[in-house]
Amino acid sequence: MYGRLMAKMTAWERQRTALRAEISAAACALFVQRGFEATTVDQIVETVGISRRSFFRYFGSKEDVLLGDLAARGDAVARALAERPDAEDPWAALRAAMIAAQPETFNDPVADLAIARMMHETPSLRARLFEKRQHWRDALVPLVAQRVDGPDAEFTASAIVSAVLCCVDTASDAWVAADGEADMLALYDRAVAAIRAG
Amino acid sequence: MYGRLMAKMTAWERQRTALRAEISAAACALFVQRGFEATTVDQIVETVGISRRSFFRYFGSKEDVLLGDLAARGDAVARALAERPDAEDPWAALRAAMIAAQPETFNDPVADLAIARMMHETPSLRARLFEKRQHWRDALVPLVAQRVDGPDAEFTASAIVSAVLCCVDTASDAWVAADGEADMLALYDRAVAAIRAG
DNA sequence: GCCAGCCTGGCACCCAGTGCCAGGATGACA
DNA sequence: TGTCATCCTGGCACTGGGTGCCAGGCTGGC
Repeated sequence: MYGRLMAKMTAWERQRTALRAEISAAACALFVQRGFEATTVDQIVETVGISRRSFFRYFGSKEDVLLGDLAARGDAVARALAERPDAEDPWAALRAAMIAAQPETFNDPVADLAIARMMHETPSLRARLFEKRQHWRDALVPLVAQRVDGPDAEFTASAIVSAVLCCVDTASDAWVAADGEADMLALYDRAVAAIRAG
Repeated sequence: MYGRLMAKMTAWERQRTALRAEISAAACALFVQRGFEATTVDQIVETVGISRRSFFRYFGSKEDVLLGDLAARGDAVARALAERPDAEDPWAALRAAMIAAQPETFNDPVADLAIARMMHETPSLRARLFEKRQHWRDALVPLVAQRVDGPDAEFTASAIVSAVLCCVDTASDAWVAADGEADMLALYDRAVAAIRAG
């Protein structure tokens, strides 16, 4: 079972994690430098010094180098949501859960913006992003449904979760359009206000 | 310019349209029969009797066989939206425009449901679907922005259009989940009500 | 009957992704 | 310390979508 129980990593796991990080760093550098589509897996593998085959053992796809954490982030949001007080309404709970599950690690902001821009401009990346979002939806809908009453709880929850994710996207779009010179949370709140107003 | 002005098609255009329809029909039949991913382009071209190369001249990708009309539909919605009275609020106008631009042609309902289900289950299809939706967004946002006042008109319009499209998706999801035994418009209205309530 | 235009098939590519296999490093255990 | 199972690795071959290019055929106009 690959020792998930032990706090300390085995030598293998440490090496695996390190290599994964190395691949990711090298790939991101190439992506930023030449663009995502113009960078081939062969080029990444060559700079890292591993085989093409091994690359796909660490990342299921080229897109996964950039979007790999997203599935885990979705689960984190779901966990944070479960811990919110029952009295809180869905929108507030979802907002709080997403904030709580935000990753603290901030890399180079310039590279971050470049990567975010890439995600918005590259079709295949956007596509995978939405795929992961679908996973978020599936994880969040049942939890939100518990906070909604009525016979249509599932449907209502589904609509709300989709709308929230959609607002995240709208905010993220605007953030990229503003070259990162904006408060993402404020943009999100404005998006929510825009669709729920009068 | 490929005679878009003349009402009557040239012989070439007629043949082209016919062949395109033939490819589409054959491909859909195979998709429904074996599934989208399990059907290869080679199998499609073999049944139609054309070359692989020609297939990609008629459809930019395998997904385009199913999603080809979507770009045009987006433009149709935009055109319908432009003709709506200025006084109408964005939500009502968008709703009316989408209804007006709905295609009248109904094929075999069984096949329709199968294809809709395929679109929801096949990642690559969903991905392309969202890509086309992005195109809808780009076409609709400026028109909606005219109906919104304030300095944030563009942003507000963007949020609204995204939310509307998101509700379409929620409705479509539910429609597929109900095996097509539901009124899509009613589902859409319920989705909108769900996110704008309270 | 000639010519320009569009379309066709076929070929050679590129690139992402997968299955398979042989071999090397590692840790547990006798 | 030797042995064995485990995990990882590289390499190879293959599939499948998609593209650039080119030679040739059909069409319509002159």
